[in-house]
This record gives sequence, C-alpha cells and structure tokens, in this order.
Amino acid sequence: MKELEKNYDPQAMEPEIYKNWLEKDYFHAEANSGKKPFSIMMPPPNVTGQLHMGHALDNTLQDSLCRFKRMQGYEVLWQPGTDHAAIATEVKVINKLKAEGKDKHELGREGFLREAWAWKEEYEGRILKQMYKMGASADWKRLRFTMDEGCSKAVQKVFIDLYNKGYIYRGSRIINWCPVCHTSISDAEVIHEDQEGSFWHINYPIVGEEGRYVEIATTRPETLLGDTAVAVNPEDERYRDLVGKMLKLPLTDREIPVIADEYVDMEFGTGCVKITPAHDPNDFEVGRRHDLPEINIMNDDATICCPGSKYDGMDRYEARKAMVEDLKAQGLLVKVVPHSHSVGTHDRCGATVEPMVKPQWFVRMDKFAEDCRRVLEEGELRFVPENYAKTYLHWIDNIKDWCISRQLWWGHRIPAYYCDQCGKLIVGEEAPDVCPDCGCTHFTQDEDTLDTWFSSALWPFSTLGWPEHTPEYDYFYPTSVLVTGYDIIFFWVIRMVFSGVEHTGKCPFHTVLMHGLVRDSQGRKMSKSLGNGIDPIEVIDKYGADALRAALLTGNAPGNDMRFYWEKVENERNFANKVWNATRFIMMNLDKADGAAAELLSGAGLCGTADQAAERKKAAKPEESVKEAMAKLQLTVEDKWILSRLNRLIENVTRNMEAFELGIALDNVTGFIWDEYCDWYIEMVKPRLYSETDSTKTAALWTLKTVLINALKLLHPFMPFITEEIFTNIQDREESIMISAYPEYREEWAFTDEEAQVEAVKEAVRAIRGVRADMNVPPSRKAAVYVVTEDAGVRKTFTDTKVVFASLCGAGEVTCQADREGIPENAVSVVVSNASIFMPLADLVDLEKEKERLLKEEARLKGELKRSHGMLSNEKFVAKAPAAKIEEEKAKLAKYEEMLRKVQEQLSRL
RNA sequence: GGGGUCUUAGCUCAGCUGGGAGAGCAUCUGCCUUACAAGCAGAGGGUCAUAGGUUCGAGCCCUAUAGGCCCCACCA
Repeated sequence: MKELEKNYDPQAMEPEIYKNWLEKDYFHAEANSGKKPFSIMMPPPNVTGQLHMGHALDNTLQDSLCRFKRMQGYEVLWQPGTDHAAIATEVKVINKLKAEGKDKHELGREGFLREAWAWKEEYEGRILKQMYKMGASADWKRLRFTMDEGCSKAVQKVFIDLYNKGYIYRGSRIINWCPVCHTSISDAEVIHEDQEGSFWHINYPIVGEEGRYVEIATTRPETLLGDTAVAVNPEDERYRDLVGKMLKLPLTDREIPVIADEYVDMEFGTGCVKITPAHDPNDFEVGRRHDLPEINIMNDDATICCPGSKYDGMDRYEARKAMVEDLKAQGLLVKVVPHSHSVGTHDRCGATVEPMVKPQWFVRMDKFAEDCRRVLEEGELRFVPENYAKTYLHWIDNIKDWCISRQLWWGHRIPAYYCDQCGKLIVGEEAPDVCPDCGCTHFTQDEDTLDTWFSSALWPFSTLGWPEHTPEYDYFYPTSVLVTGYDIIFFWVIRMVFSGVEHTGKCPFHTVLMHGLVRDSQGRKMSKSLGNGIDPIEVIDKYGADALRAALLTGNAPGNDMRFYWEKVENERNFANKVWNATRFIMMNLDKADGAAAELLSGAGLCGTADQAAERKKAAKPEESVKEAMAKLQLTVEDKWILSRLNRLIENVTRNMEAFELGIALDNVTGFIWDEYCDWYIEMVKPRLYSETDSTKTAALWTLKTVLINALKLLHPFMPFITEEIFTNIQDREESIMISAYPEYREEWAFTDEEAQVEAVKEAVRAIRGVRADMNVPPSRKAAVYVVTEDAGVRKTFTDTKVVFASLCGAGEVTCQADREGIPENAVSVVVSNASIFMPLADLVDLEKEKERLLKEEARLKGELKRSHGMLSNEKFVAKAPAAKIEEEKAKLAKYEEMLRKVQEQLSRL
C-alpha cells in the first residue's frame, strides 16, 4: 500500500479524480436499465456570466442527492443544461458590442444573433468548467440548451398547440415596457420599490362654467397628455352634478368627459382621478369599461410622442418639468405635495418601467392556475419544506395573464405569420403558401421572440426529447425532485407545473426541494453592486471542492437562507484533513498485517458495487461476506460498540437523506467520524495495535477499516473527492466509491449491550480526565485507578477493557473491586452512573478543594433528585404520562439516589 | 394593504410528530501523547423576544404584543 502524504492536498487530487470519473462514464444514465429511475433536472444556469455561491449550493444539493441515489442502486439521471436567458443575454451582448463600437441595429438580426451565439458558446464553456470543479456528476453527454434544436421544436409545438386550444391570444393590452431594453416584460419581471416623489394637484377647467375647476392629483403629470377622462366615484355627493360634463384638458385643445366609476376612492386625494388609459393599468381597465380612447403619448424610448405639441420628442422627465412650469404659468397648478409612492423598475436594468398599450401575445392563465392548484391538493406535488406550498398558492391566487412576447432578437421567434396584403394572422410551423383570405403568397413572420421562461417551463420534458416519444421520456419522466431557490417559484416552478400538466398530463416532478439564498457574513445578499460576492472557484482553489460543498450544506435546513463564512470552509477543510489522517493511521497499520489476516483485511468494509447489491436484493440473497469475516474474528467490546454506532449512523443518515435533510445527515457523519471514530475508537484501539502479543489485533484492524469505509460511503455524496481518493488507496477490489453500494443497517451489527458498556467506560474516562485537569495532574503521571462497584457485571466490563480504559485516561494500574478495601483514605474520588472511582494522589490532594468538588456534585445530584421526585410525586403525571416515560423517570431516580449516596459517603470520610 | 417567516450561548445557526437545552466558531486552561497543532484533553457561557393560555409536562401547540427579514399588491 502506498504511503499517504501528511496533509490532504485537494488541489493536486480533485482534477485527476474528476477526469477519471468522466473517463469511466459513471455519470451517464441509460433508460430502461431494469433499475429504478431517479431523475433531477438541473435548473439551467443563464449563459450570461459565471456561477455564484447560490449556484454552488443548488448544484451541491443536487449532486449529493444524485450520488446518494446512485449508490443506492438507482439509475440516476442528472440532466444538465444552460438557459439562453433572453433579455439578460441580449443586454450583455449589446453592451459588449457597444464597447467594441458596434450597434445591434447596424448588425441586423442575423449578425446580432451570430454575436449572441458566440457569447453563449464562450460563457457556457466557462459555466461547465465551474461545475466540473465542484464535482458535479451530471450526465454531460446529455447537455442541453434552451435554444437548441430539440428545445426549440418543443417550444414551437407548445406555442402552436396552446394557440389552437385558445390559451394563447394576441391583443392590444397594457403591458410593462422597458424604455431601456425596448421590450415588453411580464409582471413578474417588474420590481416595485417605494420612491420619494411629488403629488401635483392640477385644476382642470369645466367647459362652459367659467372659473370652475375640477382638481385632480397625480404623481405623473406628463401623462396628462394622454388623459381621456376624469373619474369620480358614483357615490360621491361632492361631484355628482359633474358627471357627464366636459373638462378642458390643460396644455391641449382637447375636451374630456367626467365619468363615474367605482374604482375611485373617495377618501384618497381629491376624489377626482385623471384617466390615462394608455399609460396606467387601472386607467386602462376604466377606459375599457367606459369605451374611452387610448392615446399613446410615448415612444419606445419613453420620449413624448405628441406631434404638434411643444413637448413632442422630450424625455418623459423633461416633459414633466416643462409641463409643470406651464401649468404654473397658467395658474392651473394648485399645489405640490411630497408623496412617496411605488415605482416599477425592470429587474434586469433598473429602468423605470412605463405602462403602455401595445399589441402583444398572452397566455390565458385561469385554467392553468387551477391545474397548479389541483396537483398540489391531490398530492401529486409537494414542497420541502412544506410551507412553500403557501407561497405557491399565494402566487396562483393572484395570477394574471402572462405576457409572453418580447421585442428582442435573442430567443425563440414566435411562429406566427401575417399576410403582407390583408394582414391575416396564421400560427404554424411555417408560413402558408397562400393566404386563405386574399390569396396573397407573401407573409412576414412576427418580429417578436418569446419570454425566456416560456422555454424553461418545458425543461423537464423538452430535455428528454419531447414531443418525440423517447425511451428517456418514458423512463425518467416525471422527474423525482426539483431542487431550486425559493426566489423562482413563480418564474419557473409554477410555469413548469402547468406546462407539464397541460402537455404531458403529469406534474413534471413529485417533490420540490427549496433552498434559500447564500448571503455574505453580514447577512446581505451577495450582489455585483455591493461587490460582496464570493466566487466559488476562489474557495475551491483555496480549500478544495469538498470543503466548499460541506460548508454549504452543513447545518443548513431546507428553505433557509444561510451565511457564507470562510471559517466554515476552513473547518470543513480541517475535517477533510482529519479523515485523511485517520486513513493514514489505518493504512500504516494495515501494512503490517500478512498471511491470513491480510487476506481477511483486504475485503474489510466492502460488499460490492451498487449494481451487485441491487442484484442480490432482487434475488433475495443476503450479503454474507461481513458475517463470514466476523465469524473468524475475535471482536472486542469496543469493536462491537463502534460497529453498533456505525449501524445507527447508517440508519440516521439514510433517513435524513430521504427526508432531504442533507444538513443534518452531513452533521451526523461528521460527528461520527470526528468524535466517535477518531477521538474515541482509534484511541481505544491503539494499545492493541502497538502490542506484539494481542490476539485481537486483526479484529481491530478489520473493524477500523470496515467502519472507515462505510463512513466514507456515507460521506461520499457530500465530499466526493477525498472519499474517492481514500477509497481507491485503502482497497484494491473495487474501482470507485461512487458506484459502490450504499451502507445498510445490519442485524449482525446491533450490539446494544456492548454499546452501553462502552458508554459507561467513556463516562468514567471523562470523569477522570475532568478531575485530573481540575487538579492539574500532569499527563505524564500515571496514577492508579480503582473502580468500585457492587455490580459484578460492571466490574467485568472495566476488567475486560482495563488496558483501553487506562490508556484513555492516563491511568497506571486499574483495579476493579466490590468495596473500598485497601484504597487510601485520602484518595480522590469521583462518582459515575454505576461506580465510584478512586485515585490515590496524596501529594496533590487539597482537602478543602476536594470537599468543594464533592459538595458541588452533591448539590447537582440533589437538584436532579428534586426534579425527578417532583415529577413522580405528581399524581397527574403518574396517571396521565405514558408508562414508558414513568419507568424511565423511576430508573433515573434510582440512579441518582445511588450516586448521591456514594458522594455523601465520600464526603463523610473527609 | 395582504401573506409568509424569524426572534435559542459572544457570533452563525440546529432542535423531527411537546417528555431533562445542542453544534460549529469565538473565549479560557492544560498538552508538540509515535494519524492529524488544519490536532488532543478539559472548562466557562442560555429566565429559548415579551405577556397570557392549552397540557401532568411547552423552545416546540394556541392568542396577543414588540422587533427583524422576505414576498405579493394599481392606492391616482
């Protein structure tokens, strides 16, 4: 066996290991393999830049689940891919072109798309490299892109189907317009933020009633140019007589009517509202109810469009200023009041969104919202943690029709064609040869592309070849779990759900595992503007991918945000080093074995690949190698203890993995390896290994190796690299840990008695260490220890483990006896659950301090007894509590009484 | 305005269906003990936001209050 370096060096090993996995094709999934399928669709990262910590968390969760399931014998498909991210990418490409002195429109549609594709190739490549570094075990052979041929076909088919079913319509409706990106955006892409603004009160003269005005209040005076009415509440006594009258619209030569509409809140402002149907969503509704004209007063770049007016061509804010001045000059401006109100901005560029009426494509949402509700209610879909179901429902309760057209070039072009002659609209894969209405043969395709989420909504099945009927689709769909952040429940989760239901008849995943945001150490969102983002690659380069992964998972509950700390990563790196050194220790000792022992040890901890284990299970053939090995070994009580602890660990970790509690599962493994295995078991075993004559040496080595390998397997989903490196070094029968069988609970490892015995020894060891530290006994001083108990069973335990016990607590001779015969009067004593322990340390004993220590212990025990007595003397407790609970309490009472008796006896001697 | 969520050790957070308060980091004290000082052993530190209620029993369930965070919403 080769000797390991003293410190684990992830940088040197990780790339090699990953390369090997790729060469062996372990990540690849095949349909119909006869195994149970498990599939996860990777949320496709945008090809706009590089991955951040959030991606690293998302990726690690998925990879850990996939590796776990793969080892459990599932055929695991982790479907990777990237997203074209329509607006985000287009904006980036435009900026890049600008920097090069080029212009989107000069390049033309084709030229621009060439640039965009080049961008995509470059950034996709970067993203993939990042994911390789993190250890992602996705099936890269199946890499997809939302705009690749297959996905585009799916998009086209879905659009046409939805149109034919009447769920997609085109109409002139009010939409959110981004004047910077020059495109419509959906409601979900608008961020509302409160801004300090003003409330301008303006008088509108009443026609034919000289000197009489209607006072309105507005936050956007420039939209006055598009007013087509003023509305009051029909119940409002103040203005009842005005309804139906005409007003002179200031700064124009138009007259507009006063109308009555329930929408107006009498309490707010003046109770009179100017109605601008073309530039306000509410006014739009009012306008449609009252059949008002919709006057568009803005160009696509948010300059004023009002031919003939002096404001024509002015920027919206410039115009606002100018108009306010003019109103003031005309004496129509009543007052200006400071007013804070919410302003919509574009989530991509931050520009203030302008509501505008434009012809756009929409998806009707009412039926789909019901589908979303139904799959949740019928249990076809569930969230982890469950409370995210509420967020999901809240969204679908408030859903509106989805504006899916974008005035962009980077994206799926809408499969709609207009007859050049009569304007007839045809939706289909291609333009028809002849217009059915006018016979014209020339058509022009709709210039618009689709919202980027229109294609990501199909991701769970478009990546599997749908609409073609593929084996992958049959086998892996619907997928098992969706792992994603809670911030895109609406954008993505809901849209995938109804798309899946509509087009495949099935909810595309059973479980949605939500995770939170990775924040900086101060709890702030990581963002480019704050400059507080940390690049996962930087972390990997410093501490290794395993450390980063573990730091992201440990102690993090599903759905919760977490903070990133370098200290956390460092701690995980330290843990990796701990595991490494434990291995080093074991390998050094394994090397010394030869003959039959070596043969026995070479198979320790191994029981074949995941596939072999699955075969065994199918054939109902139990795994025998462990039992056979154990029959040949003389396992000691501590060997059995650690095997039993491992057995419990296997149960706990598996249960937590299955409940998606990866943070707890990892804590379980870490705690076991570091505390129980390294700090206790390895220390227990040392005297045996260093002894020339010990007959249980092979048992110790077998147990060391078996427990290590099983613990490594449990750790592998979280820390894939180091576990693989160790696995391939410590044994030569199996080629990779990632395809080895996941550990399972074993009846033959359930050693309840031995567990209790070793726990008793540990308690005694801790007590002795505590006393020694308290008394400043130097480690070099090997004081004699007497274990005194009337219980012969306990005496046997301590006798059997004498050597181990002594080495753990730095004792010299250990003597077990039934009474304190022959023990010096001034020996230091400490009482544990089932024994008294004495150490003759005459020269170090300070009687007063000793007494103090015992009194403190007496007080503690009295406290315990008081609590216990209180419970047991409470009639209601005894009457109502479960019997097991009462028994438990009685046992505690007896134990503490016994301990108290011993402490008091000791006190009386002092 | 509506909805959600949180408040536990100095810091960051776990605490599953209610049954004696946990981890990591930080702090303090010993140790270079032949796997590991990226380590080992020991120690201190919490009225579980506040006030009520349900219960034999509440960090956990219910109600109210205070404060924090998030999401949604057209208040002109």
